[in-house]
Amino acid sequence: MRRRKRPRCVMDRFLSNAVNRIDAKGRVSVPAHFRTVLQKRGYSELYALRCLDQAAMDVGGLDLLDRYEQRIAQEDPFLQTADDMSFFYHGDGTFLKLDQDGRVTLTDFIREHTGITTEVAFVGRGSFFQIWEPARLAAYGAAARARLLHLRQGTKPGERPE
Amino acid sequence: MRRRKRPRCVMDRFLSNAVNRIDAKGRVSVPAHFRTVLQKRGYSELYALRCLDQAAMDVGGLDLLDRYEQRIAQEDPFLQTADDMSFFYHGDGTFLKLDQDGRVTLTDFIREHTGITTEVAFVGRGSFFQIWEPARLAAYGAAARARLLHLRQGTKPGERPE
DNA sequence: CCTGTTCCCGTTGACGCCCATGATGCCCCA
DNA sequence: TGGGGCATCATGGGCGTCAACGGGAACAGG
Repeated sequence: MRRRKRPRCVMDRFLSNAVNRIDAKGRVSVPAHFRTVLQKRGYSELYALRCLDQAAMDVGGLDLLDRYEQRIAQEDPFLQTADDMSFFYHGDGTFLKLDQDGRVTLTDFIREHTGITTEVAFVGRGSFFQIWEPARLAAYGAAARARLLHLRQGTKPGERPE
Repeated sequence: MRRRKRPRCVMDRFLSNAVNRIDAKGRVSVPAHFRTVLQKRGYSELYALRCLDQAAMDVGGLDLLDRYEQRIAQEDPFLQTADDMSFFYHGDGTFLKLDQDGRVTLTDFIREHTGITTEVAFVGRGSFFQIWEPARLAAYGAAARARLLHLRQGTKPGERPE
């Protein structure tokens, strides 16, 4: 039985990863698969939020921000925490505009936080995706795998640590 | 029925940040993105309030005052605190006039409070924006992120605002 | 007269739009 | 089954537009 050309089943989530090069103008192509997801979700504008604890940026549509704003609304608007959150989510992000060829230009702001210089690693994270400096991503991935492995080896029956 | 995508436009909130230079006449360009938001919100005049606890100015339309008056209303009007707040917010504001190139001239009052000399950092805060001296902004941002990170690590698992 | 403000101009550098190219993978058909 | 043709995609670059910026000139007020 021949499988005809059909839409893939997981087109509505950001999955997998890719590394693309930055050209002389500072542009980099967003992976085609991610672009189709963006289109499917109706994202016309990309918003990039700086990760709190990693040298990466979270990238998604503006509804990424809506979720955070709902979170901020839970706080007392006159306390420090609400102010910090607003400061971080509203002020510490940056717009990424897709040009017609599906490329974005990276700002110095992003380069500083991520350490990106010549290449960009795109990592799908489900409802959003991340951009990394490839070497840092590799290091982070290795550390994450090590933690998981350690966790699994430590959870043998009767030998659970901690 | 679930409405998946809100037609919320990018242009109705102050987001992201930018740094612009002050020219010899003391003028500085308000970022183009912020100007479109101002126009969309129908702000004909800008009002700048000095932040109570930061070396920054809150800038927005006159409804910015509403925000602070709500704050004052929470205090007991009999006490000194309410009087202080009223004095501070009502008396320590400045009007900023946009010239036809979208620039404002910074007053000495603003320079004094913010420490701004040659460059101005604009920071979106949703319904208004702030102006900072860039180095001070960086320092404050680092502190704010540290507080948030600490807060996040302190929250129970599954409570991460994601 | 001097200082500060407002309008208007030109410059420049960054960014968006467009087209070209090469690489890769898929499909169809011989 | 293999090869030609087509589609897709990452990448490079030319070029026009616009925002940021600098400065001249026309005011106004003190």
